[in-house]
Amino acid sequence: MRYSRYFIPTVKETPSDAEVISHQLMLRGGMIRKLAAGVYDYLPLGLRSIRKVENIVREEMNRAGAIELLMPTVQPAELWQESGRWEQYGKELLRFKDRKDTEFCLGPTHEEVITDLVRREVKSYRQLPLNLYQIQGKFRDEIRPRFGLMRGREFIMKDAYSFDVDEKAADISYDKMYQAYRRIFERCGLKFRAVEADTGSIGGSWSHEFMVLAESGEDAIVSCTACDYAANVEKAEARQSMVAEHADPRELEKVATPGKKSIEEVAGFLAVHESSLVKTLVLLADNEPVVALLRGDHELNEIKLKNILGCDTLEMAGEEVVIKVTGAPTGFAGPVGLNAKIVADLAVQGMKNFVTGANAKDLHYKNVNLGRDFAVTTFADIRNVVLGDPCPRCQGGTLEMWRGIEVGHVFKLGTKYSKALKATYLDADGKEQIIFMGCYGIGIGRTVAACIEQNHDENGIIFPIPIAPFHCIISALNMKEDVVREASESIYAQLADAGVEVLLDDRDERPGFKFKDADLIGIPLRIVVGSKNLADGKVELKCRRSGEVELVTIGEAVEKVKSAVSAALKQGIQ
RNA sequence: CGGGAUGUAGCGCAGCCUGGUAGCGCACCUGCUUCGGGAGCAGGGGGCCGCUGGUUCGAAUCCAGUCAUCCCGACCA
Repeated sequence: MRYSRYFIPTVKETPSDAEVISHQLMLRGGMIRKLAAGVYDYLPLGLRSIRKVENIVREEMNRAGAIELLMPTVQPAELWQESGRWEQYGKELLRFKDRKDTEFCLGPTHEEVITDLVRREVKSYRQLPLNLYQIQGKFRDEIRPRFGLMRGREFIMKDAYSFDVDEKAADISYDKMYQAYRRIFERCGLKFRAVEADTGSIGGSWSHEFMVLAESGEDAIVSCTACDYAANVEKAEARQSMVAEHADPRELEKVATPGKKSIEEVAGFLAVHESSLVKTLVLLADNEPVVALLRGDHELNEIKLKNILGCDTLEMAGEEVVIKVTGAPTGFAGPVGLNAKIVADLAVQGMKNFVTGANAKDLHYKNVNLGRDFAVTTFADIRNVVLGDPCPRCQGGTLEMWRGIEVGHVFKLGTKYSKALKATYLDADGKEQIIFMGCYGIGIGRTVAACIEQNHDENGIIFPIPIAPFHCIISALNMKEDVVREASESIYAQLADAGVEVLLDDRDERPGFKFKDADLIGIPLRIVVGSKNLADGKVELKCRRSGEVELVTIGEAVEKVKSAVSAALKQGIQ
């Protein structure tokens, strides 16, 4: 490709509405342009990287036995009504009507459509297992799209759906996808972790997220220092504390705490550690008040609590509800004398003589004790794990924390959709059975963005070869000089013939300008052709990542580029 | 949806408080010079100052509404 005839509108200045580095660099590098909030044009350079990821995904999905198809973006409401998600999904589902007033939505995911297809076409156990996937545009009307391709409303996703005769077979399908995902992200050259995750609104019984490690990641994840346990903080299990305090219960005591509402204020005022307090949170679960108890220095994990309560909605109660439930303004709630469902975190179980609110303005209790002073409905793990917590799976390991960008998610769905949509098959005995499903997503655009988050410097993007838009750029310093032009064209032809994706910067621009653009768009290898070095029969070969420069002959440059590219592309394929 | 902010040339911004015929840098076009890390000089083109209404002799500027975008939060995969 000749740069002068191609379309790479780079910009020097950082657009003001881009916050994270990948968004800034993709805009500056002419990879994407915004059309509306969370909706982007993919320009040629951006599209090339997207296609690279798609192709890796495609190859690995095919290798794992999945079969590609393509489903529509527009989906009829009736399918969603049948699964129950028309009501459940909320505003994120973009709905509209056609001219006949029939309701439709733009597909945010395709469980309904694929299950509908399979229930109509699959009748026998002989047709299973089956795994179908597509790479396609999705639309989710996110409340707050941000960070460019990282959280757009329209985005490209690979979604696969597996269908099996029973749970055991479904587990095999799940494991195949899990392994395929590992290969995919390895081939993309990403540093990532597979973590246990909550299933959220997709539902199902088990899931793993694939997280690209990056400071700017929206998710907090933990991993064990000793074993291979890793989980999203939303899901990470806290192990019940071994240490129970053995202090004798002291007498309950009411103390004045004027204006001291937060845990920090109360602990400071009473000169005790925050861990000696129990925080009392009032929430509404499906609009019924529920009280959650946590050690003062711990945080509530709403997802865990929601799962334990089995409710559809869970939110922090407003001031009015707090007053109604506790009889006091916020900041003075406590479990003593409360008439409500109380869920206490496991860490509260071993505590003795702790401080809580007294359900009266400006008053707290000291020396509160479980059982004697109040009763708990349920003990459960409802807190967020913290750095240094013991690993829930092994002895001796502790938890470390990271930030990650979710680029893939695999779900074991079970029969949630197949039951709702009556997707069944006849087994060998002629008996009707429900199909077991799994679903598996990869955010294609997000993977490219995550890659940039992980691979950049002050000059721009540093693409790994497997997903770089071009492998090599030839910076021809002055195409008007015959020697430069001829050498550049020769290298260009040799590399292109060898299957290297090469961009020839033949523009009538100054050298500095070309170097800046080459760095910005992150082409991994650069050959600089200038008349000075050509006089010695040499060109300059530079590695974008290491900055390493070598002066070599044209023949050597071509060979080195060829072998570097083929080595990088082979990695992870064996 | 709650809080905060911003809409002025393709991009980045100033002007607004204190109303008086719209400016800077980059980019773009022409010419000359330059040519190994985003060149210099000279000349030039480009604006419904987000939109609608109001106040005023006069509005980019003041007021009201509206739309859009961004940030924080809640929400969500």
